[in-house]
Amino acid sequence: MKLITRNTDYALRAICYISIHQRIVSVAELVRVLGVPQPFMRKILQKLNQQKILQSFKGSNGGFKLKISPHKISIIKIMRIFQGRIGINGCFLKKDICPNRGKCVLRKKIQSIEDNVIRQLTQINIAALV
Amino acid sequence: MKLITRNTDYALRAICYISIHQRIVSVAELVRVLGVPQPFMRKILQKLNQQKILQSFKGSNGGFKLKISPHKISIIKIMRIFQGRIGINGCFLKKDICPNRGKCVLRKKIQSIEDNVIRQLTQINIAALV
DNA sequence: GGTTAATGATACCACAATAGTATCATTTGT
DNA sequence: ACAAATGATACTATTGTGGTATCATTAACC
Repeated sequence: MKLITRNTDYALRAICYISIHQRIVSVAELVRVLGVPQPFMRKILQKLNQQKILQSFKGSNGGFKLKISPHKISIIKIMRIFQGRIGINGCFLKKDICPNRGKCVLRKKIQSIEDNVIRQLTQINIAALV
Repeated sequence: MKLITRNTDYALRAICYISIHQRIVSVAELVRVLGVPQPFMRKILQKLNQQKILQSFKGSNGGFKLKISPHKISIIKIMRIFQGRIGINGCFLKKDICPNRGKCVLRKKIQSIEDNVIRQLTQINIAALV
């Protein structure tokens, strides 16, 4: 089990690199620096462009630069882009078995852990990492 | 993304039920009460038997009962049985790219969150749930 | 002692998420 | 015009999860 996937990990490191250099960075450069497969990196950056985390520039000398402040890019934001909703447990029992979610001790305990994790992942942003 | 899978969830609820009733409980009964597929439940209980969380009794009137105290059964223990090692991120970069793990800020931050989660999951045991 | 009700062991299948790859179209600097 | 870059899209491979199916073994009960 992993909370953070490769997608997210590569994305975070790419954003960090771009954030440090404060200029347009090409996929080729990121691939050289981070050592991840080129087509995969491209796909990741394209998604970050679509989600308006990065801004892309086509053509020769093209590449990507940050579109928003590194302070505004939290880890959870990137995780949600690549991993969808972050949750610990959706309560797998059928509704008629566990009719009252409010009384389920397991669910409550787990929910509080989840809240903690999300709060922490929300606090960490790119500016804090570079 | 989910931190807790169905496997683990069903296992926890089955253990809770057995813990409350303090007697030998058959798969058939658990299936009736929890409403999960019988062969799947069997597989889960067999694993808990192998891991010495439960003790099985074969033959007519057979079933499962707790083998260890509910205080000693933490959520993390069950998660590890069904989901393997619990980690947030194994650091996906190749070793030569990220030679000094000690200096990686991302890794450090994530590690501290992971430690938190594991600490909390370790504290919650079956006795606290029932 | 045979029947029946239970688990043990094991192999198999289905689906979804993750981790990529491949290809062609489009844009832009020189 | 050409080369170097991204955009869009479709495809493939691997793995983890969530099961199912089957036969063997054990033990209570009549």
